[in-house]
Amino acid sequence: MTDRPDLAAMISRLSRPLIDAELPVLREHGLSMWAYMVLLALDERPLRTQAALAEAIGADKTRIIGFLDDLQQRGLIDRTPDPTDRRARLLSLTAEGRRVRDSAQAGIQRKEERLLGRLPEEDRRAFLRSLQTLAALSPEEIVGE
Amino acid sequence: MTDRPDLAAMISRLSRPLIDAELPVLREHGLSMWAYMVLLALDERPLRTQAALAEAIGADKTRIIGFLDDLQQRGLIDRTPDPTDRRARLLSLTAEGRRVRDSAQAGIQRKEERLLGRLPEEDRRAFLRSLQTLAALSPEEIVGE
DNA sequence: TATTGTTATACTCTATAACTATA
DNA sequence: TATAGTTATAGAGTATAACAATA
Repeated sequence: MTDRPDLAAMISRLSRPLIDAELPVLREHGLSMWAYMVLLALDERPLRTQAALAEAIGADKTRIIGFLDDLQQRGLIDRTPDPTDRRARLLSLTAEGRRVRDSAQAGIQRKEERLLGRLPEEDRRAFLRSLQTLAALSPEEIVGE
Repeated sequence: MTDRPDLAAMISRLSRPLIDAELPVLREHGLSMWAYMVLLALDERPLRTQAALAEAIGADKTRIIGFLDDLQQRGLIDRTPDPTDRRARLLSLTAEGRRVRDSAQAGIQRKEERLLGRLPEEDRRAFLRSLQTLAALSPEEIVGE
């Protein structure tokens, strides 16, 4: 095995400052980290239940309720009872929600690009490609078994 | 800008399962995550104060005290008052501490290698190289300014 | 008075469990 | 009875502030 720091150590070490850098950008858009993750998830596809949304962003279903309340009140998401099963809540992004999401994400990725600029172009492409491959795995696949 | 998920999102998404996968390995060695980080930091070089150690691993100085107590009691670290300034505590790894560290790290990296096996050899090398570059930066450098 | 380590307190985040409404 | 959502409670993890020893 090649001598290197632990993968988890390096990634955790990167994670904290990256999140710290995101927060002020999100705050400018009136978003918390969880609210932003909700917008990202709903932008990919509407969901039929809040539990599915929580699962999708790795949160507990009890933890996103307050954020959903707020996002709905501000008109960034739609959240209506499913007519065919009124226990469930149909969730989707509004046009305004998509606008806020796009604006926040642009600001975030601008900062990230500055960091990526430290890498040689080829490494940078392989790095992003690898990250996308690994981050697309399920938690079980990441862990190993 | 190329269309991609946020860097922070991908990295955070990887971080959690990687840490979850580490914990059972650490537990086999009787280590918590903070205790393990202490061993890693002291393996690189002994330190003269606990505050410096806390800083090195991104912890608050008040938070590592219990772990230092335990590691010292188990003979994994030396922790003696500095003769020239008895307020400070000289910190270093014992031989047994290094043994435990090596054993735990071997187990952790074995798991990580299985994950890295999902990447093409060239990407994998560029990925690790990039990670080492970025993780070596200070938090301020990671954030941008 | 300033600094190192420690202890005590408060606060935030998260997880668990109870409750309601629908089915 | 089972499920989706909600609310309430408890616990872990963290940060802040006060304290004791040494300089």
